[in-house]
Amino acid sequence: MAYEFGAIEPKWQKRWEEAGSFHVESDDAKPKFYCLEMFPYPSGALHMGHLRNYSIGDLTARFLRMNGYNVMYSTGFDSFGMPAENAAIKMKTHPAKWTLRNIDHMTAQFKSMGCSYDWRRTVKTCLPDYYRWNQWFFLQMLKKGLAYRKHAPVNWCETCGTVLANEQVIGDGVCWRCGTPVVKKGLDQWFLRITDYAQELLDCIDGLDGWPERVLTMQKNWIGKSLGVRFNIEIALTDLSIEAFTTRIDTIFGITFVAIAAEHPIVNELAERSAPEKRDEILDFARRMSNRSAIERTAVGGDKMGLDTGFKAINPANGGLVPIWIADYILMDYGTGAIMGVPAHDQRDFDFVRKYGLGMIPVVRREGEPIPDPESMTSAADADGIACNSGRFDGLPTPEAIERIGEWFEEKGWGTRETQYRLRDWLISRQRYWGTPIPVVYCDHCGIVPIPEDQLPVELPMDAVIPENGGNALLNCPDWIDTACPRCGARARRETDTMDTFFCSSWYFFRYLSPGSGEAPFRPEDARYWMPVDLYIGGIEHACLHLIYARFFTKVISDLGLVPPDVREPFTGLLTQGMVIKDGAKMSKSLGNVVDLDEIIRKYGADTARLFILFASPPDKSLDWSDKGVEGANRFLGRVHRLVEENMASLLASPRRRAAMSELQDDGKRDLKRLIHSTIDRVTRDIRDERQFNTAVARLMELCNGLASFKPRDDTDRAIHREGVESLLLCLSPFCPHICEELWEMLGSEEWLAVSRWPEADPDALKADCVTIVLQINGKLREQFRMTPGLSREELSNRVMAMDETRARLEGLEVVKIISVPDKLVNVVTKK
RNA sequence: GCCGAGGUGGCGGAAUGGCAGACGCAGCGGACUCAAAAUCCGCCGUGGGCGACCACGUGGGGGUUCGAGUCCCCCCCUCGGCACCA
Repeated sequence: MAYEFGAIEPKWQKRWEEAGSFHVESDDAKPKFYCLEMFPYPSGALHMGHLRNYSIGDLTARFLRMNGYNVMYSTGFDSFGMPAENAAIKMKTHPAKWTLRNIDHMTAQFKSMGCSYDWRRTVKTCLPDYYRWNQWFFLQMLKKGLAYRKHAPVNWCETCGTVLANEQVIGDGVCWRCGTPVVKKGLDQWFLRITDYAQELLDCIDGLDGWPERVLTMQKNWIGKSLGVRFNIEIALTDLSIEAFTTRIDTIFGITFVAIAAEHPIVNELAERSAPEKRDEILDFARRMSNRSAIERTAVGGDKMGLDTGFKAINPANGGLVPIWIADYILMDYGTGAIMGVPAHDQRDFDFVRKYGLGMIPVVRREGEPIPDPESMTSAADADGIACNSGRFDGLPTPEAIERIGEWFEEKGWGTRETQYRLRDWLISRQRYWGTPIPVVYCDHCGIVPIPEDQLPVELPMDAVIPENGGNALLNCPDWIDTACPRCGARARRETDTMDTFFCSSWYFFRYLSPGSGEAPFRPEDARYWMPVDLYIGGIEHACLHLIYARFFTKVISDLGLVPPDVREPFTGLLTQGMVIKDGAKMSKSLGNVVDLDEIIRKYGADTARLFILFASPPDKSLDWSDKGVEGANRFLGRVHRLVEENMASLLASPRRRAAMSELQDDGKRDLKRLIHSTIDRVTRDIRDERQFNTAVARLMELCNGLASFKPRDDTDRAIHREGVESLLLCLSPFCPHICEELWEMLGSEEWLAVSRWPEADPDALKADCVTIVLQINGKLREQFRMTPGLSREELSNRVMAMDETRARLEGLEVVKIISVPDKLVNVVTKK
């Protein structure tokens, strides 16, 4: 009987499901482990990236279950978002219909992979039963002042017809989903005050030992903390002033101009105070600059554009007058939107000044060197040095000058030292239909009024028709928009913006813990038992998106008192899996190098697919898909199948009592027993400690090869052989659960592998009977000897030096030194 | 420019400072077969030698060490992230 994966796999999937083998409940008697995977967006079908993600997750869950852990393991669907709307237009259907059909298909795919989820805990974020809690969280944040609405220059994607969060503008200023260059628009939008948590998000990074270093650095860069001084600059001959921020207050005496962003509110004030012609010039320039796309604006080293406003600023440090310019390289949404221009010590200011012929004053010199001549400078001197041209601060090294001038500014009341972050508040409103409605109304009398909690959910109207031009379908639902104000009862208008889908994915892992909970998003006692997530598996592309949002949400949830105060971080461990590559490129429909999961499973089975993807590469590195490699994995499973089938009679006839190592005399028996236990030992460590699944598979292949070439001759042989086969099946089962269950059953075992105990390596069987000792002469390998292990340094070198081969090798050479490493080698150093 | 991860056979990849290339893929040779597929056995870094063996070999150049893919310094290349952030 050949290896019939097509029959075996559905058989076991059905059995596990019917028996509820993977249902899990809190149990204080067992250690818990929360294994979490990034849940998929229901785009239509699982792809190879999913196969990799979920193979790693299922392996981990099964392995830990077998090791006595109570394992939380579920999945769900992140099912709101743009693609559903686009598909709805294209296929002339409704986003809900399209989404739910995809979910059905993908659920079947999950099952065909053999994933050991507790399906009772699954979530679909597009259903009211889930998104009502998005609304509930939003209201809590609104109450705490963490959610707010403001007018701001925001990122707008024309193709998606909506605004985007800062984190969703990627690369050189394009939309994360469709790649369209993003433009800035001034709009009223909803934000979450994630910046309130900037410092804590940064501080907690040090405690995230289980995260890859690179994700932590990416997050640190993203949060981007800098210490500096915010200070006031008065505008001469007016009652106006501007605030500026700098990290280099030590260069304050080097200011030769002040620059402000085109969107800075002061621009209008200055324009109004100008002569009509100048006014038009200023307003026109400001408008032109702010209408440019993010790509144009942020091109590094791009030509800087500026306009002199004609006004003068007063340098607080020395009373000097400098011109005020509008400059395109000043960003309104960082710092204060205005800077002090110090061209001698800032490259951007340097470039600007060289273009527009403004002056330059060096105020820092290199130690031991004279003050540089501005004329001969070819670039800004931004390195630390010694203050000069700076009055009484002359002679101070840069760090000290920063400190002293900062103190001086605070004493004089000119400014305050403060911390700036690159991180911006999270813009969560989207001008889209397929998302969670933001639960507020606009009332002419009461203003913005939150929907009372007992009226949640605010359901998305299902009869909306998605406009062909891609606009927000909610705008075409007058019956839905038109409502009564919950406060005064007058006619009011519903908010038609919906929430960013990243809102949904920021807390779904809490919902798994309390499926169906109607009173709260989750039950605190469930979170107390299960949180935090012990291992989170997913792609690195979420390093500065979902993984920051989820950390923020967890801190908010903790501050709301829904989890114990010590749970400040959601994910203790993080495994960022590498991409799946084919023919040198990421799999994509446009390149036509996509491999279909259903087809792979039909042709080779899920066990083969899982085995290949776990074997081909370590989990965090990118993986080359190879059709030949898949066949190799399939071939290996065929060998395992034959190993059991062809030895069935002998395996069934073997005595149930296992022989201890000490009872075995014969070398063949001892070697096999040692192979079995060293395999168990290595595989256990590879999975548990190193997460090197590829080498674990290699070890299992070696064991299989060893078992296949072993021919049992007596009962002791048969017992060892059976022990080996059982160990192989136990250790292989988290990788390839179906075939292992099948063969395990054929061996007459009563308990399923899914609920069996992981084997333990017998320390007695790990000890070697003899070791290979290498003779090196001057570090080069010359001879090998078999010797008993555990010899002392002296004993080992004496024995090796006494060997005939050694003496022959050393003839005519003068021995200078002998290095002896027990159980390893002897290195003889000779004179040339 | 800054930060991070890498660079090992034809390929994917192994190697607590101690036998480089485990395991697999591809390839070559053989067995079985009328034949093919499947399967099984053997070979498989480069150069030299009939051979036991010898020399060279982990991006390049130095260094530490009895001994370096592994540690230190300099350089080159690839990939990823951030970047007019004051």
